[in-house]
Amino acid sequence: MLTINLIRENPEFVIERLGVKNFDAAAIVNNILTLDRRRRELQSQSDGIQSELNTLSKQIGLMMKNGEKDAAEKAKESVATMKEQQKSYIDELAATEEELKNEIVKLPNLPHASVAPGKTADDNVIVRSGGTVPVLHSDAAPHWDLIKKYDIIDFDLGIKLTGAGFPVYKGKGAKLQRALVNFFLDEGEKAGYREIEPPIMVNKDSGFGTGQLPDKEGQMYHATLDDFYMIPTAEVPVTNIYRDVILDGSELPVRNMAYTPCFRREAGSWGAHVRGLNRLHQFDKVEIVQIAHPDNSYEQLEEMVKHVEGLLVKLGLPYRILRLCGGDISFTSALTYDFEVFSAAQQRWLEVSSTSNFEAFQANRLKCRFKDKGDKQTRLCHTLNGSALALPRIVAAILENFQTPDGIIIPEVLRQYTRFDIID
RNA sequence: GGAGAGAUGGGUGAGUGGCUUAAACCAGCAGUUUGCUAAACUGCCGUAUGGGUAACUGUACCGGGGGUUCGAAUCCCCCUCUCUCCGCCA
Repeated sequence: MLTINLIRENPEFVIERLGVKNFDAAAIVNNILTLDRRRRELQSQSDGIQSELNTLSKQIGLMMKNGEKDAAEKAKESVATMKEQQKSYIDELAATEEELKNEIVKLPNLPHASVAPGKTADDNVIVRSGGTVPVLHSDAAPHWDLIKKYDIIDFDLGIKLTGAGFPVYKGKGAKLQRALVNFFLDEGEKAGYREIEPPIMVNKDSGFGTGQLPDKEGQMYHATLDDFYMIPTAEVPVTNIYRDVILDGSELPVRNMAYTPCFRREAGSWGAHVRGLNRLHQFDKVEIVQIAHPDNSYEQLEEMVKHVEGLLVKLGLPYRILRLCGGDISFTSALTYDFEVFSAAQQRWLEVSSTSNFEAFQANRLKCRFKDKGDKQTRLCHTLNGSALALPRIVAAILENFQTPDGIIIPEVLRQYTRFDIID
């Protein structure tokens, strides 16, 4: 949610920047400005009456005490008239505020100056790439065949237990999964992130705080009996730690990370591009979250990008980093880097991380603020998050890229965690 | 799940309808004093929103939402959460 101050003070700038996201904001912005003027006018009028009422009430108290009954009764009558008038202001004020909020939430976040205009994923900018695509042997297979061959991940069993998209990891498959989680957490700790183990179900307030509710309700699993939602990402609980919190400026940036399972209903298409581990209802992920000072949040974003890139380098996977164009960047993000690894048997790039600066867009909803020493006013923090990393596609890439006729070779950095060096 | 007791500022905690402009203490910040520390003293010490260049000032907020009243932290109703005891339980 954009702040009303920004819209009020720089309406032209807001419209111009949203144009980069192919969003025509002119009509909405104009409507917002009108509603905002009306809202302030109404509040002034209502407050003015309230002020008079407060004074009058005190006077009535004194009159009663002094036994001036008639004067008190007369004053009560004028109170009634004033309250009636105030009610019409208050009713219109509430309606105006409601309408104003409904308009403001329609506006996406402003894209950062470095975001290129563009319509689709084809317009994303490749920032850099690294690693080398392996040359596979002649009967190399995609991961959905490999997992059967080595009996490490079982989709059919998942269907029996739950349904499609809930795989069962077995033996070395389960151990590889656990090794990756531990590797990511240990690397995160070295980079200064505090490990959090959050609830993986959240209440409605948390869903609203990070923006999953009300619009994306259908993407989350909902436990209706208790009105809890299964988290689609650890971003939800970990960022909501800072909902309604005022931090001291010296505490920033705050670096937290969490490993959690993630649950997504993904009511989307199914087909070849979502086969195997490419898209699931339940998957594991290590998420990094920062709460940053607005003055240096982009330095923090670069720090996060370097961290995620370091993980891919250490795993030895071929990767590329994309800066998303205006058309592909999410509603809430100001700047997003996507990380993709090349999965050699599928001959496809798979997204394994999306690392973003939301600036104050999310913080405004969360009411996550800070105060610098000496400042009177609180300011909104900037929030950032990124996957570091999402497991299934990393597993898919490891299986496909490191396959040999003798088995799948485990990356060097994982062997202290797996305690085996080949899946065969 | 049952019974009872509670929810007040960063913390402790007073406040049963107007004398509260939420006391007091602690913590914190600034200053005075001091060779330094400590102590003492003085002042400041919440959030949101409206008006104002600003100083300043109006309004709201005592878990959340309604209600009674000229006037509510205080009385009434609903909800949420916490604590104690009992039951159940990894």
